[in-house]
Amino acid sequence: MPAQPETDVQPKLLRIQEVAAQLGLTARSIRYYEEMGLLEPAGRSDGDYRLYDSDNLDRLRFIKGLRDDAGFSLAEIAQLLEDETVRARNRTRFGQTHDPAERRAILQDALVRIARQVDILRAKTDRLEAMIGEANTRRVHLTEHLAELEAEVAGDRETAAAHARAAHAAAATGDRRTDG
Amino acid sequence: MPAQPETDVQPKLLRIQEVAAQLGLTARSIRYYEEMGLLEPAGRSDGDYRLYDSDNLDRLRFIKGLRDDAGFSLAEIAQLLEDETVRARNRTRFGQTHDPAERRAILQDALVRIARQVDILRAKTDRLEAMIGEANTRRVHLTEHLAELEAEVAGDRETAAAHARAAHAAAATGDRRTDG
DNA sequence: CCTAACCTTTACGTCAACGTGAAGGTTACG
DNA sequence: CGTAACCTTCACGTTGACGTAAAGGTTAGG
Repeated sequence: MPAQPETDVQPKLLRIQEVAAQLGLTARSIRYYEEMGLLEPAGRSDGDYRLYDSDNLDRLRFIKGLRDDAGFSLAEIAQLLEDETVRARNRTRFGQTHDPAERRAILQDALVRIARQVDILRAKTDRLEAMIGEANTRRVHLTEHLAELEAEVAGDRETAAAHARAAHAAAATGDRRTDG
Repeated sequence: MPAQPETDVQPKLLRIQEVAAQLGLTARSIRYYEEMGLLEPAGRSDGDYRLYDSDNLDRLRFIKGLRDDAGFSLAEIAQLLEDETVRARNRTRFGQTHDPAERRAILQDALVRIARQVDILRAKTDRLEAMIGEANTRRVHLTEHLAELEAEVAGDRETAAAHARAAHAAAATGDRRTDG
């Protein structure tokens, strides 16, 4: 065996600016998230520099996603991350035990937490989808009216019906989950 | 005909507190939205009290929905409402003209605006759905692992495979849009 | 060893989205 | 004709989520 002092691979730790640049955040934000208890850097350098590992990066990506994409507040994100934290801890515990019963318990706990996350996310999407549905309903009505109108302009009953059908079909095509 | 002085039905105007109570907002918020240009009360009383009509209520519901459900900023909401405003104006214009060409133009404009609204909303849901998808992917993996584990616990190879298949099937059932 | 570029903590500044009075006018009720 | 419960317009306070500057320590390169 070569001189490897354990399973100590040390998979590359980044300093705050590198992390910020890579993820499109500011160093300030990252420190702020730490202040708010959303994450802890994997370690510190001799000179007390914050050092981040890939788990930290995952977590930050998660935070940024929730903030930018979903418009969650940091408080809400903290809730979701609590589950995420336990999930990470469970991964460690899972790797350290070989007792099937304990492993089973860990996995089941993880499942519950993920389900909770999905519920929270789904609640938001559902309401958004409802709004989209309303908009689409209006769009369909408008499209129908427009079709009738163009038919009227054309002055021909036969052509009118054809136009109406075509327009209606087009509207239905561009639409997903029209109903709410 | 009875003595009705026009089509002047005056469909009930509410004062700010009644509106606030009905919609779950505060009077302050409603005034603030007005400050920010998100709405104008339908009228004022003799004593300069703000008076709100049902259109105002619709608008406020719209605002509250975007704020609470979607987490949009007032600035973003203003964007969406600009379209909503024009839509309301167009409804009026539409009722006042009988020129088919003008009517057609109004409807087409309305369609464009609704499409824009849907695009904005869809962008948010898409990203949320992506997150849900990730979570579901994790869930499926966990469920698989759990199945293997329970099979192991059972100690029987045959039973193990059966359990794994059953669990896998269950996971796939509860899942929509697993992939991202 | 020196210097530039990074990092640290501390602390005050800022902007959105309101909350919370203050000082006074209005409406409804008895 | 009170008076309590609403309303008005200022105007300042607050909270969340950072920005920004100060005063100093650290790290990497020449």
